[in-house]
Amino acid sequence: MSPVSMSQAQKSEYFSRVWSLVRQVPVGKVIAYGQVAELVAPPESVSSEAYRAFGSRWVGQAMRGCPADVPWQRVINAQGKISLPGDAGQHQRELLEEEGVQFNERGRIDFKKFGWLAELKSDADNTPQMFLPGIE
DNA sequence: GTTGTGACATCGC
DNA sequence: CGCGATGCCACAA
Repeated sequence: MSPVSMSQAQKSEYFSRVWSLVRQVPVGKVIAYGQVAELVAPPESVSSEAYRAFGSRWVGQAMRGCPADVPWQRVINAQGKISLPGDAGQHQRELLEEEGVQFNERGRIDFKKFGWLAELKSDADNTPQMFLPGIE
């Protein structure tokens, strides 16, 4: 019963969930903003339609203010490309290449080889238990 | 309080 | 494959 701005706390929790999920992306693997948005549970105040339309952008906003221990570089867009423009994008590509991620000649990353979800999907025997939204 | 923009995704051309 | 419009949320100026 605290009718004060609880949505603020919900947003904070949402950001924490995004960061927790991104932290679990292994080295050499990448994930798309939309995939992150689909895996983490949206705030209750937000309808699923609204989240479907803008969830990926909120993930980007969470990345903009993420802590230093979050591997923000492993989050890319659905096209397999770097969304961060300019110098920062160059830096992101360098970091990913250092982790073993290979880029296409068009500057794209193959999700079938470096996509984290594709890895889990391909390895069904591993019983992927960590991609549930119930992360605390 | 209004306006503009966004570390996105999808569809149409 | 590239470019533009749409979605109709959250945040900053």
